Amino acid sequence: MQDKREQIEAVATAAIKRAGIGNVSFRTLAEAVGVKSASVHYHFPTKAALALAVVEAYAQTIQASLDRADRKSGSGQDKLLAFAKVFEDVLADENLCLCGMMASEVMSLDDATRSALTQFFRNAEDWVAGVLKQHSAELNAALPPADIARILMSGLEGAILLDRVEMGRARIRSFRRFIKSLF
Amino acid sequence: MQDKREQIEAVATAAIKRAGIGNVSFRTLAEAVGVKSASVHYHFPTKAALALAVVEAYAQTIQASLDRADRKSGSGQDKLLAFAKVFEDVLADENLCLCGMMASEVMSLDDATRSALTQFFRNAEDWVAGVLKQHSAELNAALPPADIARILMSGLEGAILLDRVEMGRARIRSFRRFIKSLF
DNA sequence: GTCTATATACAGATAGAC
DNA sequence: GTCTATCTGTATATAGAC
Repeated sequence: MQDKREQIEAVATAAIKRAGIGNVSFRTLAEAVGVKSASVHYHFPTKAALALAVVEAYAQTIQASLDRADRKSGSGQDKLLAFAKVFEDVLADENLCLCGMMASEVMSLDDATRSALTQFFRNAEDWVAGVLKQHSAELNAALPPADIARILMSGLEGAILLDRVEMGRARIRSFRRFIKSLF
Repeated sequence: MQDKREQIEAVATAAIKRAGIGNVSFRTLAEAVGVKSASVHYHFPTKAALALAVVEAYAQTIQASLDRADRKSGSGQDKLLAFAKVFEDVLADENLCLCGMMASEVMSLDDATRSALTQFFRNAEDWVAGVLKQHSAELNAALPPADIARILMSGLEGAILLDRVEMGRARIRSFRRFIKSLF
């Protein structure tokens, strides 16, 4: 059995991916892990504290996935397809990327959480740009790595956002073909 | 002075673009137009009715913009840049596209509104694919029109979503360069 | 068409006992 | 660390007067 704090964090992460932090309450989290809402407040004093903790943990998880994909030493195309798969996978449960979801709620977030989101997207884009530079010999693209990185990161976020509405996969698949067309 | 119903619709549209329908209340709408919340309920019985009305009105507005861009008879590139500009413009006030925002809240929407969102995105993609086919002679792209259309529509939604977090324009600009690289 | 008043539910947060 | 109890604010929605 996990630490209670970690349990709350895990349940919160799942709920936010699905419905956003605005639709997650201390009460529902409490029920899900078998305590009362006051106990959730013991672990996360405010909603802002919860939001920040959840984003930081998620950022670490994704970064670890990307680092693993990088060390697997495939082609540049394989690595970018692995990047796409990281975000495609969240869609399997009708979820969004946690950071994409929270980006839509940014007006109700505090500065620390907003900064963590900014960093998350930049790190992911830096990872993509790094792969493109490392495999530039294989590349056959008209645009510089920084542009392709931004197109891929924001494009995949938009693709899962729109594909979820109709429970399809058309847009994420188009982005997979886009990646293949780069090489 | 507008019809009161139209006033409410306009205020609701602006508020939803910024914060989402989950953060818009009948009370705040009522205050903004100078009535009481019960009067808002007279025009829009439920929140679901309001959501649907707002999406349908927005879809009409955007469709009208695209039709105007189409009739202006420029190059294919000009038309796609006009398409990008439609979505870039909402970002000016730290807003999102109304349908992109509501896509993030789709789990709390009813079926009719969800269908209206699906239709909105498909119509926009059809418009882009139509432009690409019409100007295929100018085109220099590796991917078929349907893929490019989906990449552009979902990509622009993701670009404004992420750019708003850091109050920048980097991603939307990358998509503009992407459009130019297609011709 | 708009109002007052209200029903009902839920939110985040805290005090203080155990 | 968790509980009970509570404060305070807000939400959607409706009944019925004007």
